[in-house]
Amino acid sequence: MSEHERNILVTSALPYANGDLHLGHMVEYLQTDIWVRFQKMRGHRCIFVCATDTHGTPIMLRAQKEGIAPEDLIARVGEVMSKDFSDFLVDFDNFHSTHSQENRELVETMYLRLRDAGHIRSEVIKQAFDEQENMFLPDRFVRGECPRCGAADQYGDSCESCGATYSPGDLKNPVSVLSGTPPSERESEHFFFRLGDFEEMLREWVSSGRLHESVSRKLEEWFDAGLKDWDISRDAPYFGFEIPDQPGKYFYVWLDAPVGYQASFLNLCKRRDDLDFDEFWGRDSKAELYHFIGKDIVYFHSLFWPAVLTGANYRTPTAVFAHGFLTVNGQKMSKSRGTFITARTYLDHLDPEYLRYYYASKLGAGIDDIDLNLEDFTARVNSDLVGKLVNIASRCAGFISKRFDGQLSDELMDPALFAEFTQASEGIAQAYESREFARAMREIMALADKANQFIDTHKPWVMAKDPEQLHAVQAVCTQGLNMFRVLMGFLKPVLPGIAQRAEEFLATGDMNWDSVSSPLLGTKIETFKPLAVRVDPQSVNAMVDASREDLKTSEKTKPMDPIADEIDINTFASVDLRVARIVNAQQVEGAEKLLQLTLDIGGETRNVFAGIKAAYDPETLIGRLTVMVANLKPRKMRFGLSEGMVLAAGPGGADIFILSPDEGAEPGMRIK
RNA sequence: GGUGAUGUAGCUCAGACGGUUAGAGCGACGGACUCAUAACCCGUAGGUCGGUGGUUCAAUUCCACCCAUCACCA
Repeated sequence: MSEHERNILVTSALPYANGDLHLGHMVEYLQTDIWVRFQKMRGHRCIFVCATDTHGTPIMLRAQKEGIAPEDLIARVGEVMSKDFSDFLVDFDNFHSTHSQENRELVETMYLRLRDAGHIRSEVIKQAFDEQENMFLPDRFVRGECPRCGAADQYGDSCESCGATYSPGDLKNPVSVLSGTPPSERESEHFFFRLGDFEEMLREWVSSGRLHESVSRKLEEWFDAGLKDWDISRDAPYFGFEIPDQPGKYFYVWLDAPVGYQASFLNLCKRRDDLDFDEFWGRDSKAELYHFIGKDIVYFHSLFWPAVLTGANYRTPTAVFAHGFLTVNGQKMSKSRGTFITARTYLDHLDPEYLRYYYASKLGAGIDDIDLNLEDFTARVNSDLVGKLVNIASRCAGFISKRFDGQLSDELMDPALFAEFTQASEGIAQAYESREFARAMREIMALADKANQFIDTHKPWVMAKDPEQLHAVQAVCTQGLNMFRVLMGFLKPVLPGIAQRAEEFLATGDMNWDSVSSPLLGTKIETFKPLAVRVDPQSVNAMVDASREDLKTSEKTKPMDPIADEIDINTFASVDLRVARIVNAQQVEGAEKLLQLTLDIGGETRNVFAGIKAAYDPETLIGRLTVMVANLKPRKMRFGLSEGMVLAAGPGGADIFILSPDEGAEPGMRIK
């Protein structure tokens, strides 16, 4: 394989400096890091840059709330993130910040080039304004009733209940999230990027294999709907960069964030003589440029970004790689279930390489979500990494150390089998290259099975009892260790730490992609020490518990719902609460949030629609006891008559908890 | 509401440009072994491939509709 050396610049999406990194974020950084390490192992020049995304209203407000300057907030968050990344063995060539001199200059340059080329226009628009806080409100900062379905407390841009999209002005009874007062509407001049100027260029760019097929299909929507101009300005007060010659107007965070990729790279260029900014970003750059992103920000990276780059006379990305989201135990991460796990909480309990391997074993090139099933995680890491892979070294090392003073044989016992391993190299490399990590892991583990079978067939522990066969024992174990070494080389992008310990154990030096194809013969190895220990399920449980505890402490700081007005005992007694057995629970066709429950309250059964679909699987409800309001006036709903109400607590969505009586309660018993 | 993606053994996932007995790992069960971090090896059981309808000699694979889950709607 004498592939020419490639020049590659890679980015991960910039994490927003307003909170902790969690295991969902890590999917992307680990995916990118594995890919970059693979490229470096292949001998290519591959530069991996990232930065904190630091601008916008949420960061400004959070800093205000903490009583510190936004600069101090983003500096602090940046340091925490940087530590999280390095502890997860994410090896950026540079981790910078969008609030940097480089970024300011690049954004200004970009804007001026776009403006001078006629791609910017201005328009006076109406926007929600908080009179008390004296600032314009982003859509998400206005809440009110959905104009279509009337659902209460919805965001200003879309309704979570019926899915309608609209603008904040359409909401009924809107209030500002900041002050709780109804917003007024004010006019303001905004600047727009004429995206439509780039339609032809974008159509060509999108359809030339730079995006996964499912992503380009999704983008067809935008072209079909017609490309709209993009609002790139925001009014003061805003934490960001002021637009040149437009006092009080700031660049929208989504304009300067991707420029942060360039800024981070430029910052690196200043410190490295071998890198030239224009070689990678110039219009005629021959270098490859890849952005790894989540599927939620495909639009920004595959329409705005290539258009803005083109308009400002830069090159466009070679490809944009979008990945799916993370679920934990099959569901959205949930703080109450303890599955909203921060990067730090994970690191406090478990080895980062286990997550790297687990993600790798599930990642493909597409935008499918991946699931972190914690039981599967434990089983898979223990079985694959410890039981299969490390076991090969572990079961061979003892013989070589004790019987042969660490000396390997001078030749391979089964060169054909070894060749089978090395010949898998290109297929596995191809899988890494195309980000089919799961396929690569499967192939590697299939080889690990072969290695174990080989040892099992030749039974060195039997031969070791016969002095005449000692030579064969050495040969079997030498073969085994060499197969292990090849596999460890293949896994080095995923498991850099374990690979390094294996290099030390085998005394083999720094392995690259090709070097492992030449077997290690006649040399001495070091004493074997466990390269990886098994995942203790207790640690996984402790991590989940700690994630729940994080919630407890954070909730203490939240104001409690105010206690309602005092009532007397008679008022309470007028509510007839009964123990009920859920005899049936099922989905309601066409309902977004409801489950249909059939409740047995002793003498009779009731039909109740409960808004708990996001929180409960109907199967698990059947048979259990709960508490219902039995004398609530029946309510006619779109799906039928609801004859009562099940008692539950919680903020809503997946965080709803229905009540259960203690053991011994019977359906129909009154609660008093 | 619109658009895209996903739905295959208990769990996590492969796969099939339509065609003989639909695969893997884990888990379960049985056996063998004892070199190895109770690891490893051999074997068995497990699926009407989300549902309904259509096209076809033939569909889990193509088409339509429906249901569920995820995402996006600038």
